[in-house]
Amino acid sequence: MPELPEVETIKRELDKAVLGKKVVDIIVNNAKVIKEPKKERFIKELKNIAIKKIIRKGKLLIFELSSRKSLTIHLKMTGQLIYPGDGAVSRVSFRLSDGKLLDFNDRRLFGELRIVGDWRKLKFIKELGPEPFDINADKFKEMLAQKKTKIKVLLLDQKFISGIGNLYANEALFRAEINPQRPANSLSGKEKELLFKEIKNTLSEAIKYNGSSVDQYVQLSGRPGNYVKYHKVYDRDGEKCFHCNGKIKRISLGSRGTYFCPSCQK
DNA sequence: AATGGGACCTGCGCGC
DNA sequence: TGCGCGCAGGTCCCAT
Repeated sequence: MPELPEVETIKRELDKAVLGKKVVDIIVNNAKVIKEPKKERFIKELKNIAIKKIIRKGKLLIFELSSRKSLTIHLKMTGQLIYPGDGAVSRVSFRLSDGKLLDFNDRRLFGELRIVGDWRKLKFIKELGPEPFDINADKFKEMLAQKKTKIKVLLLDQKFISGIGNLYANEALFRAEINPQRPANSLSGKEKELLFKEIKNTLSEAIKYNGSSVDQYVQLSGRPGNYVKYHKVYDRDGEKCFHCNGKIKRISLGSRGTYFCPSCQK
């Protein structure tokens, strides 16, 4: 479940660890994660190519290459990037010019690796909504105005706003004291402003603590992220609300686990 | 057009 | 102890 803070954490570590290095070999243990081009071509396109720049867009990582093409990596739910890696459970490993491995691990094989010409032309990128840090409160309010969708479902829609996933959507709504089932356009101006502020606060704090290690997420170094201890509602079904001592409830919204405090979040 | 649910996968934790 | 089942959730896809 890497979301914006987790992917950003990895991005920053990649900048220090692999930027400027060359890929000298590619070891493919499971070609399923290679979406384009086909395995042989994928390997050829990367061999002896340097990593010039690393970019994050929403939850997508982009390696701009010396060949003018780009390698894009989406971790989806259980993807990991590990450096230096040992190749033990990797789906694809990249041997770099420093002799070390950059491992792409992915237990559930939902992750996606691609080599593309101009990454800006990817459908996923073209349709991606703005990140919370790229807009202001007025813009956010305007975006919500016409939307009848449940606010939590809307926050998860990457075409609407990018970077937020299930965990931080739950946390931000709790902090803003907004019931996740509310139609987006039913929020008052004040509520929209508060929600926008809490989304940014939640994401910034999570970045500060290097992300949340629930399930499979670890940093590039393999160390866990430390934000889980600050979670207020996520995965706390039946436990006490830190605010009112009531019980945290779990419901399903958009067929996703949704945690909230029915008495605090109106 | 917007919404809801299933599919893609694996492995963990639970109940029997 | 061992087995089957539900569930985890990012994104796409299809049906309504």
